[in-house]
Amino acid sequence: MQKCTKCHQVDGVIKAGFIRGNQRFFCKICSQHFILENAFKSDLKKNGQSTITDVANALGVSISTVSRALNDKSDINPDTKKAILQAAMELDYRPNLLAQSLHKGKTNTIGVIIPDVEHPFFAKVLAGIQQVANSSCFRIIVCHSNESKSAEILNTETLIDCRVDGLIISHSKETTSFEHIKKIIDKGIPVVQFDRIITELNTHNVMHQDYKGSFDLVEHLILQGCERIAIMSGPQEMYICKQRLEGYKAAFQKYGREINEEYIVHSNIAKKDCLDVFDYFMSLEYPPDGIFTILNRNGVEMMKIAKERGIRIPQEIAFAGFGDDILAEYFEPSLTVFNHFPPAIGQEVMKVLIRLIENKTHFPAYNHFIEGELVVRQSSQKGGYIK
Amino acid sequence: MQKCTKCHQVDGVIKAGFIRGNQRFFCKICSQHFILENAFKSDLKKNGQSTITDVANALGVSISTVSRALNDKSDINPDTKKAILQAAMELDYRPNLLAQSLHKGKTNTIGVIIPDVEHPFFAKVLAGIQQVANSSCFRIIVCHSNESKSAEILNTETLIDCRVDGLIISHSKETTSFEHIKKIIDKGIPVVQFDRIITELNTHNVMHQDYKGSFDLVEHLILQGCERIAIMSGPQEMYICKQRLEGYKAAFQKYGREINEEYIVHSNIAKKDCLDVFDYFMSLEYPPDGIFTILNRNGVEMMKIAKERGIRIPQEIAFAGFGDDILAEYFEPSLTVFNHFPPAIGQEVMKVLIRLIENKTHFPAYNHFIEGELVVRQSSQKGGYIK
DNA sequence: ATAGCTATCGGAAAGGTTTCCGCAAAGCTT
DNA sequence: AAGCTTTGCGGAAACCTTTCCGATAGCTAT
Repeated sequence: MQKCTKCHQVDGVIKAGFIRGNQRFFCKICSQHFILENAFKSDLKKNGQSTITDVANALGVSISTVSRALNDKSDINPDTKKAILQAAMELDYRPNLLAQSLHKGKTNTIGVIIPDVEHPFFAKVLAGIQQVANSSCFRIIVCHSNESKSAEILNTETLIDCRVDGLIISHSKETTSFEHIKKIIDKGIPVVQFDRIITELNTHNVMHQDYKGSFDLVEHLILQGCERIAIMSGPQEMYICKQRLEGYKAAFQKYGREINEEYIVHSNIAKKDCLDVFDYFMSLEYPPDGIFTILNRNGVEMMKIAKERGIRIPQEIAFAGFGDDILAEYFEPSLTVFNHFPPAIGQEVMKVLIRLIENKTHFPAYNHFIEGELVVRQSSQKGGYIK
Repeated sequence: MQKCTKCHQVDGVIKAGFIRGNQRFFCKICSQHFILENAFKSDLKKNGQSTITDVANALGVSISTVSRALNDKSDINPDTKKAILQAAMELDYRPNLLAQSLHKGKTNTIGVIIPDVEHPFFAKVLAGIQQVANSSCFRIIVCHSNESKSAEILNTETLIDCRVDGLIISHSKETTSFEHIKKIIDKGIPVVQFDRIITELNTHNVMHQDYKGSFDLVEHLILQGCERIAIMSGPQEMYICKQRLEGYKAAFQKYGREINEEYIVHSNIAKKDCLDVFDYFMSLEYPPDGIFTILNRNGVEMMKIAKERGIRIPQEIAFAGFGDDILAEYFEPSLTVFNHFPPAIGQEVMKVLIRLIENKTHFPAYNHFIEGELVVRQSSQKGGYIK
């Protein structure tokens, strides 16, 4: 039988059930329960990173003293402090941000959810966000929803679990509801939306001039002499699409033109949609002589199709698109666009969020607009008047 | 005077100095020190996120039981478990990843350092990394070095502080030394390099076929009939530049051509360098009739300059560039390139890293190559032989 | 009834920090 | 020398989890 671990007798020991797979014993003599020790207990701790405790042990001081030295607190002897700093350096001590964040209840990390990094617009916004974040000592965690609503929801959960101090989001094309964002707001986490926003949420939003940009572009096409201007818009529920369509209509109105619904198409603004939309436009009794695409790349794609068919740009059809891009600039003919300055959007988003995080007193939600500018290029210059 | 907090007498109490701004007292009767209580102690905890303790309190069970329920452990009554899960749902409980990671000593997070998100190559690699990371339940933190060595070093420190489980890096143009990476390796954190690697480090690297790709492109130009092929290369110390230059030379060798150093330029591969390099080429006694740029965008930029000067492409000068891109495809003339499949690189990088993290038994370092392919387009088709 | 078990749960430690509070010794003032 | 003050440091709690171990009540088979 087994020897008791306490009184070291054998006689009184009886089996006393199993516990988590281990035989359990009971010693009737000293009336204690025990199980067989697991002998080797994984002695392979010490994962290479030294801690505040290591520094304290190295000098024979307490961890509180080390902490005070490291954090530049008072109540410490200058000599002690110097010694601690020296030891920390030698041990290559680096603070454990996990422990710090856990203790402080804040992580200095903000989450960013974007639909697609490969999209140059989002890449540039991201660069703007990064820039401001760096100079304010915030880290960012970037998640991609890949234009999927379920992925977006998963992303929000991940970021909550990471205890980010704030969230920046531009929604996927699929996203029309907003409970997942509501949940974050309810937890008291500041949220800033940009570009693809959901207006029902009472958050701060950073926007480009969708309305004005579209207006300017369409006005430009009108002044260039286009008679029938078509628009390739995006999903109907998307706020930016609505705004851009409004801008389109407003320009028509200003010049006393009638709006013909035949020339308005709602698509999924994907590359592959362009061919269908273009074919549709060409199938009309009076095909357009000007096409405005809500997305610059759609404009380039359509121009490519038009070129292949021998259509002269801008003489037969003029083109204009929203948002600038190297492709818009280098393509031949180059595309007239409204540049909405993506990096400025990123910077502003981050600045607003930081203000929100630091002034816990949530100032009233507000739409921030970044001013853009019309960039006239070859695709639209019919020789008409340039404003 | 003050009443003692213990014996409630007044007589024996004397002042006993200040401590952190508060008056301190000493009671001679019960010989204890005390200070005046601060009365209101900030009751405003509860930052909105419920914890395992909240769930436990809601049901009157212990936190260990809640933990077992949440983590699908045995040793729990199914009814209890159901109740706990229900309560957790109602309280919108989400585990605190900080606490989990701190406890487990691993974060399931990996750090990625890239020089520039706006560069389409890196954006695509990033997308590949994300994809594999998502399906393996790893989070990623992306840092941008912005082509600066000091920023890169800062990034590595940040990521160490976050206790990432592994690191993926492509170095900045400035980075030629490697102590900062060595330090990470010494801490036992797995590192995988890609694209811009430092060969002195004994890490796993994921590469494209720099040598073969260059060879193929240059061979293609030779077969098309180019007599004087120039190369715009990058910083001399960069490994990929060396490799691409080697490929260029190897093609020359295969066809018995002599290498003329005049046609080899090392630049900083920035957009603004293209004009100078092109001017230099044109200033030669016998200007090149074929230009190979190590970076596809440099090729496009040069073609743009050439077009502006009325040079016919490819008749007078043929062009080829390394790496595919929407601009290379859409520009007119479209650019012949070697496509190195950036997303595949990202996927492979992440897969290798995960293997490294999970098999702690570090298998020997190894260079992983992603196969690319030659994409022949207008910029090089002089009518010669296409392999 | 009792020896031997099982099922279920609670307590506590550990992970790395920061910070509150207390203590001792030394210094200063009458 | 007694009373008061300052300096410098250590102990311990708290942040939120997970997990090891111990405990108890009730069950089964003799």
